[in-house]
Amino acid sequence: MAAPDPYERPHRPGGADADTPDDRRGAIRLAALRLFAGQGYRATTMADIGAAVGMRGPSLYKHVASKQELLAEIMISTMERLIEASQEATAGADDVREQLRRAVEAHVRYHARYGLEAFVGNREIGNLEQPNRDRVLRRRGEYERGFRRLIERGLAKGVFDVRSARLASYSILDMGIGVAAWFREGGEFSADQLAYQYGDLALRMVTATAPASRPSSG
Amino acid sequence: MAAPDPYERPHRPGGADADTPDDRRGAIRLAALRLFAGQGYRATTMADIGAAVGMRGPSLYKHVASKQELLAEIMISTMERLIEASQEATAGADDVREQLRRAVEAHVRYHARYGLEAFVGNREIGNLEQPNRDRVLRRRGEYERGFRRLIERGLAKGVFDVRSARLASYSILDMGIGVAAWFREGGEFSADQLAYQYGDLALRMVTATAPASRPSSG
DNA sequence: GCCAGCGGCTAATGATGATTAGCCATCACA
DNA sequence: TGTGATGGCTAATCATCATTAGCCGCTGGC
Repeated sequence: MAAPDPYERPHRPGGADADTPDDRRGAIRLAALRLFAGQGYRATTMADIGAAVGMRGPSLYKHVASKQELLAEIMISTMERLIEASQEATAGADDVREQLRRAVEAHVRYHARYGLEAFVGNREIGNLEQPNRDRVLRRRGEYERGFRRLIERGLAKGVFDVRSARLASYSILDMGIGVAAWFREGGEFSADQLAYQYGDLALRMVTATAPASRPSSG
Repeated sequence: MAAPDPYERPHRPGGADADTPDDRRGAIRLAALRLFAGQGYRATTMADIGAAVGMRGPSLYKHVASKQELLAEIMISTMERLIEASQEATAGADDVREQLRRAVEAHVRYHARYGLEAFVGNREIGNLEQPNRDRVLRRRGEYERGFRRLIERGLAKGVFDVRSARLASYSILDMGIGVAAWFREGGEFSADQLAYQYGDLALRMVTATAPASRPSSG
């Protein structure tokens, strides 16, 4: 309904001049993503995906190796991008509070903007075959650990105050992940507004004393 | 590995004397639950479920009408129980903070104790056929609304302070739901401890001034 | 005007899997 | 001892799909 989605940085080793070949593949990926998100990987047939891009199921094999490959590409690139966004976000900050705020904002913004990917990524891990499943799970573990360590650093400095950094990190991650399930562009909040507010909520959560929340009511 | 699970209150209209009939059905439901949670509804075959209770796939039809019925029973009873637990929890409190604390604790305790059900309930909605799907979604909507109203009440009384009751309620619900994905009995925290700590986190989230968190460090 | 190969199509192929049919042992009980 | 229900089993049935085979038109370079 509303998602131009600039997936995929083009990867043309030879340097093709037209954009048709990658376009087709990108369209298929996008259709697969939407269908996987809407009906689930197993419930989506190659014929469904084909119909979404104007061809028959078997024709898809001229562009992709298998249905599984489509899922793998979606899940792996999603995870990579999430981690990348998080690292970029926290890079320029040395204050722990600021780091957490930025990490949360990136996390939420990601789950708002790439809701479909995130949704599929969270639901279909079990349908990803090895070794990709483990690869994704490992990356995800790293990502979680990053949040936890950030909170632990804050605890060590006395800036944060929670009983368990693990629970706090899980909570923050899960509330962000939840965003993917309901956020739609054009709703009450933009992705950025959402990110900011979730940043507030997260900071409150890990802070014993009142955080500096702007008093403005809008 | 470790879940006796007293599902189902027995419903014997006639008043059978043995427990075998209900037992069998309960065992099947439990096996289905575990398999649905582990591999997903669509990836689970009737043969799988049968094997888990020591019979062949087709024999299951002597006890249940269909695979879909199993899913429906799981999802509907889960939702009912969750709502029930929530209502019982908040019943005896008139302080808004206390109500929220109890609601969150019930929510988290539920997702810790009935993690499999909750997990399946959240992931397999799309595989539930109508009209059950809408029924479950409606119930879930009511449940969410209950939390939101609770927060709005707190806002109105000036006890809580958040920009958006909706976002706060989503956050709280989602962090609790996330518990279902990782909590295991026998880990670092018991379900009750977890519930208590999440209650703290949630209260901090909706409160501008520092909540009364016990100073003890352990 | 030819030809390779790209990208579509239809028709297999081969699994897999829910559900049904029909058979049979057991058992409570008259 | 007979009998009907109960609950299991194997062997269909009938769909649904992913994937493969093999066909063919178009197009771009020659």
